Amino acid sequence: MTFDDPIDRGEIDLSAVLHALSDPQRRQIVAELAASELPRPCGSYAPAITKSTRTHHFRVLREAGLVEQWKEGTSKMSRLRRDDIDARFPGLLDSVLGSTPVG
Amino acid sequence: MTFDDPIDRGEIDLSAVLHALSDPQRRQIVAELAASELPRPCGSYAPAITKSTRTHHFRVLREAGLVEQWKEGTSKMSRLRRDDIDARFPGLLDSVLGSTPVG
DNA sequence: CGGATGATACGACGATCATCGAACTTTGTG
DNA sequence: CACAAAGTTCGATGATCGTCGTATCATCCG
Repeated sequence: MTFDDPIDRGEIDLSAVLHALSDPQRRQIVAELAASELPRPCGSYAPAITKSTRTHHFRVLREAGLVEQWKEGTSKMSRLRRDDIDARFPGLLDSVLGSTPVG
Repeated sequence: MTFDDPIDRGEIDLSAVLHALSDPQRRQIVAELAASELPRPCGSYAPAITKSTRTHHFRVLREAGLVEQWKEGTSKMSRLRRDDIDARFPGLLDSVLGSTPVG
């Protein structure tokens, strides 16, 4: 179970996306993800929370289709699926990320 | 508690808005609200769910700042605060409502 | 006044959530 | 091999959620 393959673009569910983005920690992660062009390991995001909580948040983001992940050495890299989200829900990510900083 | 006055435009919280919109029933209500220009009583929305559940959903929408309500006789009218939401989170409502019908 | 109508308040229920710590796995490095 | 580093898994906990039924309140109309 809980495989790492990203879900199809067409199957990205709006409810899941909105729910994923409704959490400030996850929105923070998405914002950092969107800002940094180069992939970074999971551990470099949202340093205020525990490892297990971070794992949980990344799973929510991944299962919602917002993020794609792959392993690289001992680290796990993440990439914001901005193209897919933009294609499926045009303007959504821009408006969420463009709002007052983590407002 | 639980007063009916709408919250200030500047205090509309993105987390609350996204959470409110993450529920399909509430998104359905918002979509109907956005479609019908004339105010309609609460009871005319989302007929599939119970009265108490509908009251609950309208409270979530109101406390998130998405909806304004006022009494009119025995009915309670609702209005989508599109101007305020658009001002605070430009493009958000459009992108959510513009997605595949209640997708 | 007495119904009828539209909506809220009040539990209550099962489900999900965010968070944590401790144990474990995987990978790289000495 | 042994150790360290990065993530995951596995409960557990307290909070919140969506839904419901019933009781209650407010308002209108006869």
